Amino acid sequence: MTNNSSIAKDYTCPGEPLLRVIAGKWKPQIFKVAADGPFRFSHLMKEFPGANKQSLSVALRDMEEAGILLKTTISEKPLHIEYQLSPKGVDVMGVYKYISTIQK
Amino acid sequence: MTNNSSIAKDYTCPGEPLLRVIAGKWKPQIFKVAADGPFRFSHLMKEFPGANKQSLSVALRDMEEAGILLKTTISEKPLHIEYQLSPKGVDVMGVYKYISTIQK
DNA sequence: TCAATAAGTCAGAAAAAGATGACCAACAAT
DNA sequence: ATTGTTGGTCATCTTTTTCTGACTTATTGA
Repeated sequence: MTNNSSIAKDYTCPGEPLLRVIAGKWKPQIFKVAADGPFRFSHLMKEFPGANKQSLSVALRDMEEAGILLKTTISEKPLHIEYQLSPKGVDVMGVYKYISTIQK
Repeated sequence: MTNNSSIAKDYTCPGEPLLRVIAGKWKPQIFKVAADGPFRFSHLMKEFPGANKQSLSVALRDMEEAGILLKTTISEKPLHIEYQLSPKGVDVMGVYKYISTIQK
């Protein structure tokens, strides 16, 4: 007997929260920008005319909270804020690369 | 000059559609069931009491349309329908494995 | 004939995600 | 003092996703 009523099988997926973050709208695009190096909020606005501030702002916060992006205030003039991939973000890049290799 | 106004950078992510399918609700859980072998609709209903028919039905259709799951009508009695991972589905399993290795 | 099982669909409601336009605070330049 | 830039937030609306409960169709067993 492989089933016991007191032992339930675990169907949780440890990667699911991160997966949902990186699959959200504008996330892969932002990721691609980040892969080229540090960038600013205003740069995203220029690159993605179809996106609105709110959505980009929320996307950046999600990614920062997931530990994928690092946010830094640059004290040089003009004072500005820079986002860049964290080491974890570099790992996540592998997910995009991997999934892109799967045939249609 | 690295920028030319007539050449826009491409920020599309080829894996995005598939990524959105496998990140959807109940998808990782269904995937985990599928990884154990062929299964039926009614089995999912028993395993996931928190899910509703509609959501599971839509999830199965999405995954079938994405080429991740194969649907087969089994002519044995009682007549029933079986879902199982396709070869592409096995590839997708690598995405879940990969993302699960990334530290919090 | 009546009830049960298997695998759903359908209309509608609720919740979550995304979009819009107005607004704001810090700082710099005129 | 006013204007421009950078990097947002806020309230509100729309769209998409998910959930709920009732209903359906085919087959089978009593």
